[in-house]
Order: sequence, then structure tokens, then C-alpha cells
Amino acid sequence: MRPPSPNRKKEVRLKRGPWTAEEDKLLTAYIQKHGYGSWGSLPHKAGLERCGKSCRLRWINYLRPDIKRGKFSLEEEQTIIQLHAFLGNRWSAIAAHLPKRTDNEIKNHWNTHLKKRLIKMGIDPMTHKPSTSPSPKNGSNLSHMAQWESARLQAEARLVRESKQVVPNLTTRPTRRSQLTRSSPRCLDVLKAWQGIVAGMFVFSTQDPRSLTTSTLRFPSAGWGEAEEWRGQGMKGSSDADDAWFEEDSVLLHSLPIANIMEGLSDAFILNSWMGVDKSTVENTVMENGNCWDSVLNLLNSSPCGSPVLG
DNA sequence: AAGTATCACAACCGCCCCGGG
DNA sequence: GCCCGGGGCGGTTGTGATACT
Repeated sequence: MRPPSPNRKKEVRLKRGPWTAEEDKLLTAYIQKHGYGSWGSLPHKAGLERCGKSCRLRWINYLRPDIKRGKFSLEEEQTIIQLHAFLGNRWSAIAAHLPKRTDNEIKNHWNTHLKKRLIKMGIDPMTHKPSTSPSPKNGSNLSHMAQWESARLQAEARLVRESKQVVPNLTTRPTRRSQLTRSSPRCLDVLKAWQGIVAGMFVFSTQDPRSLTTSTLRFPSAGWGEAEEWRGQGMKGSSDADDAWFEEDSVLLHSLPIANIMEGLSDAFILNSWMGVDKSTVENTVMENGNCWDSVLNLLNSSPCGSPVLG
């Protein structure tokens, strides 16, 4: 605990550290009766010797009734990893896509679990790419990342415009930054589309799951709806060590295609817009087209919200 | 049983953005 | 346009619980 600053004007002794049950009760009772907002004056009104920030944090991260606590499900972990691959450490944006989870909780879970597991697997948790042995495609990856960022920023800019016409959702946490993502989630829901597309359509030509990051993509030979087989197929052909690795980190592995194959994602976009087109035509075109980002940009910018591409 | 290391997560800190004056 | 205060966010720390030696 650091000593109170002598420069602070009329220092009121504010309590710090863990909240007591009594304090929780006071805060909850006050907010239930009066609602929240103006956190600066709330502590005094509620009879708490805490700073407004502390009250806000306690409410948002712990006392809110619509918070889901406890272990993260596999699905949630997968979602976090995938969203983190695109959004980085923008926890509030990630939390906006995980109902009833707080940004703080997600951040903690990432730092204590997911990040370590990625590192253990040799994946750079920041780039979601292999942390060693630079890929020969690094240059193009960077380029694609830059293009993706450009696409994302353009999409966000569009969201900002659209958000001005959207009534805020009063049932969710009203944050200034998250309003951008929350009031217009469709374009971020593109992630869901990716998840469905990639998990549902792609299999990897390699039998070594560790080389997923550099694998080329192929399609399930038996049909579009049988992509689940890829996991089993991959395990059958791998060594014991691979199996152990595969099993241990199966959740993460299942996410890897989305996290790592940034290039493939552009293909996924195109594929999604080509549903119904002859499979071989799609495959040929995707494989021949080394850079689909122009198409991605077009999709992002021209697709009206509610289009199939954006969910 | 005691000491130490590690884990999990609540809470704090400082920076930044935004709106209002 | 500038300043200021409120509020939000991400990074970091503190601390209790648990596992290990």
C-alpha cells in the first residue's frame, strides 16, 4: 500500500483492498434502488468510503446480477482465442461477444490459462503464429495482417457511422468504447461466420497437427458437411507424442486454423459468398488466387449488414 | 509439518478518450 | 481551440488458496 499523496486536496481517507460483504450489500442496495452512473458521487451517497472507480469496478466485475462466473467452457475458450487473434488485447471488445463474461475475467483467464497454453504449444500468443522458425511466408503474412487491419478499421469506421443511428442496448454494460462494437455487432459477427466456415469446410493436408500453421488447405473429400472428420483423421496418422499433444491441447488445436491461417480467412470469406457454387471451381479459384484481400475489402465494405457474409 | 512455489483472480493504477464549459 | 473532470480500458500488482518439496 502506498502512502497517501500529500498533494491531494482535502484527502478523504478512502478504503482500499478487498471488499467486505457489508460494502457489497451497500453498493448493491444503492444501485438496485437508484441505478448507477456518476460514479464520483455514488460512494458518498451509498455510504461507502471507496473511490468511485473502485465502486464501478466492483459492480461491473463482480456484483452485477447478469454475470456468469466459474469455469470457462471449451466454446468460450475457443471464442476468446479466435477473437484475440483478430482483436488483440481489446478485452472489452472480446467480452462484448461473450455474454455474461466481464472483460476483466476474460483478461485474467487469458493471462493465466490460454496465453500459457499457446506458448507451451509454440504459438506466439500475440501474433497467434508459431513463435519459432519464421515462416517463408512471413512477408506475405505481414502484408495480409496489414490488409486485414485496414479492412477492420474500415469496417469499424463504418460501424461508427451506423452506430449513430442505433439505439443503445440498455441491458448491456454501457461503455463508451464498447458502444462501437456493441451497437453494431454484425461486422464482428463475421468471426462467427469464419468459425463456421473454417471449422466446417477445411481439413488439413498434413497429418502432423503441429504443422497446421503452414498447411495448405483442402476440402473434405466426402462432402461439405463432414469436416469434423479431420480431427480424427489427423490423430490416426500421428505419433504417440503427437496424440498426447493433440489430446492435451485439443481445444486450442481446434482453434488453430482460425487463429493461424490468416491467409485462409480471406479464402473463407470468398467461399462463404460462393456457397452453392461448384466445389471444384471454388477450390481451384481459391488455390490459384494468392491474395483475396481485395475481395475481402469489397465484402466488408459493400455488404449490407444482414447479408449472409456478415452473419 | 513447515517452507516455498505456483496458480487464480480481485483490485488497483495510470493512461486515454470524450463531452461539457 | 483549450482545459478539466468523469468514465472506460488494458496492464499490472497483491493476496489468498493450493500444490509441491
